[in-house]
Amino acid sequence: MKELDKRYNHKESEPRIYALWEKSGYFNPDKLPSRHKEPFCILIPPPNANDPLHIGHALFVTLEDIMTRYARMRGKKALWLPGMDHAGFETQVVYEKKLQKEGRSRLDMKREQFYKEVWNYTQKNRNTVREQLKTLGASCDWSREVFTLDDKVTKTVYKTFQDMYKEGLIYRGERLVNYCVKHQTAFSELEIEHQEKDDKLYYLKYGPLTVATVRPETIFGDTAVAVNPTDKRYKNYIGKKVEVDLIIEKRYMPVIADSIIDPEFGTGALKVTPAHDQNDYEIWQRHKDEIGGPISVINKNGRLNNKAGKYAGMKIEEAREIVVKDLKNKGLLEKEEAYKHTVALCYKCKNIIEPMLMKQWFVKIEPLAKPAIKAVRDEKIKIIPESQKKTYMHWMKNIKDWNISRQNWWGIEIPAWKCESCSNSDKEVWTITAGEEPKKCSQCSGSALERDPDVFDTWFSSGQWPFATLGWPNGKDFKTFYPTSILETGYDIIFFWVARMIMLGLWRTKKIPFRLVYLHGLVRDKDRQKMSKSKGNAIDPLGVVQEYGADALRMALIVGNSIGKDPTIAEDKIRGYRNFATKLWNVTRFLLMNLEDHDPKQKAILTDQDKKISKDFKKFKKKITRYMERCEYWHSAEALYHFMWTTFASEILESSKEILNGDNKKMRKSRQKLLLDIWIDALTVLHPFMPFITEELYQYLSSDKEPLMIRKWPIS
RNA sequence: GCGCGCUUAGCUCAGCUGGCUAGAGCGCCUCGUUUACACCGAGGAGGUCGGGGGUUCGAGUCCCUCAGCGCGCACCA
Repeated sequence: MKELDKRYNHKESEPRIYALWEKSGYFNPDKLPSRHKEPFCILIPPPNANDPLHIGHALFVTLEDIMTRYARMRGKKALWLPGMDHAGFETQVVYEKKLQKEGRSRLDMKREQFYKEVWNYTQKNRNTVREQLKTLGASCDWSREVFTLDDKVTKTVYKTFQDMYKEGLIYRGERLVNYCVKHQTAFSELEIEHQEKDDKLYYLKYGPLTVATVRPETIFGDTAVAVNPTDKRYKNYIGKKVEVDLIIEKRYMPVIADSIIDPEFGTGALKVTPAHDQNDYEIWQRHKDEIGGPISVINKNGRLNNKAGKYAGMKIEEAREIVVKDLKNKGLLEKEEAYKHTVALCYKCKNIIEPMLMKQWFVKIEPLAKPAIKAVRDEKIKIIPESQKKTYMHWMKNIKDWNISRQNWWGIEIPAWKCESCSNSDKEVWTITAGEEPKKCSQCSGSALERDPDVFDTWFSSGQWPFATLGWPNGKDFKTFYPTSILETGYDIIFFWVARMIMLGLWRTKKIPFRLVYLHGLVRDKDRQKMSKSKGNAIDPLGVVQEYGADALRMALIVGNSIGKDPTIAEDKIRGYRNFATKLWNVTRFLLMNLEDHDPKQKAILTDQDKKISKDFKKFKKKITRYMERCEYWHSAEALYHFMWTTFASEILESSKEILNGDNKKMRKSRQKLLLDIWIDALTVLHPFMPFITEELYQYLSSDKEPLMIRKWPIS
């Protein structure tokens, strides 16, 4: 046996070991030995193909690799299917920033050109990300890698859209949607944030009444005044019309009664602007007979439109200031007071979200949510940590129809064509296909068709990830691996992704998409701060791997990271596990130095002490296995660390030195065997956590031709 | 406003259905150039388990309550 250096050289070893695994072919479940029968499958939460991986990715990679390697060693037909996400809006934003730096703009480009450039950009990033995943030790089956714009995905997405439309689960509707003026697209309610803001509440003279508003610039879109039906002050006005001076014109406003009005707030009278306020929109819905339709006064650039008379063309904040000034001059401003309220912001640019009246595609969500609630309630799908199950339930029970239209260029285009000849302003006639361009309108057989320029919300396609990747409905993998075993991801995307996969999976396949949802926390720095590039506290996982090795990083991410809590990581923690790797290396080195007359066929003659060591180790292996079965990886990792360093190296090995140096050959040989057996098994159970060094050491210690990665888990 | 979670050694955290004389890693202190390892070894200091009350033979662990911190959801003009 070869003499080892004093230190483990991870830089040299890790790439070599990864190559050895790839050569073995065992990342591919079809190439595993035939004893691997029971299917096991994890689908990667596809990283965005617009940026290199960050430390948060390293956490999911480690967890999922542990799960996969463990399953594989337990004799399962294990598949960890890799893929990457085109990440529609996210990528468009990243690329537009890049363009901006180059002094270019999307708006100066043809859509096709922009799409092509982003395509090339994502393909380049895919290569980077793939190499990074390999560096971290991910045992993915690269022969099955999927991109969310691959044919098999887009075709599935089109088909789902078409079938849902046929079933009436998708409809086209004009709704008040969350619109970001900067990004010029609508969002679902998940992509907006709420934040407290100091504003002013303006009391406007509104004919004979006074209304309170934070948005005086929308008065041109007012269609009514609403009061509470029980409010005595306004009793005589209800049902009548009042003449209101709107600066640019005088208009008669109906006074309506609606119980949503809080008499305590402001003056107890509300100006109703259905086109620019969610609440007002709903009031209009309830009082359509009494008041006219919504009047939009803001355009898609966030400026007032020609309904606002002389204010047309002004930006919202600017218009507000001037309108207030003019109202004041006309004596229409009664008073203003400081007011703190919550506003909706774009999650990306933090600009205020404008509620806008737009025609969009919506998913009728309730029929999908019901079975999704049931599946989790009945534990067909188990969610850990348990607390997240409550979050899921709460959201699902209050879920709203899902706007899946995005006014972006980068993404999967919606396969919907509008007939120019039979559509009019009241009625749109659409032809929906499974992707192919229709020759004629489904209604009038005319050929004047125009495709909806919008693309899908990315989550509408990633929500179909489990069955799309596996080749629904007839693919071999779909039949073998669906429903998948574990869905592992961060708790921050439980609604965006997990909930949608459950709903769409159940609807499309009539089966749950996965059995267990494991939700990890968000990586923080040692002061519990979120990591971000701008704060300068971000740890680059690949830099860390260079310095300390992937194994050290993996351990540092797992130990002390109980499920669902936000883990912290700092460099000295990673250094600690690099030291652990050195320890493992030197223990092995010591064993090899004391093995010169070791005889593998030696029958062990166990002393009482040997028996105790052996028995304790059996118990230890059982404990680790129990932790693995419960997905308590932080417990396993910590216990392994303690056993291998303290118990084995400091205690067992130290107390064996006398025997190993002694004259009793039989005892010496027997102890050699005992130590070697235990150590190999310990390396085996450590393998899912620190795959590189364990594999490397196994190659020195064992005569086995097969790599450690498929060695049987050492428990009976 | 509604909901969820957290508070255990200087720091980061374990501690399942109550039995702990309360643990780990890092950090700190003392000693040690012993051929596996100084990315090491030997030893050590350090906690009234956020406050108060209750249940129990027994509570870090269960219940109530107060305080502080964090997060999620939310149409108050």
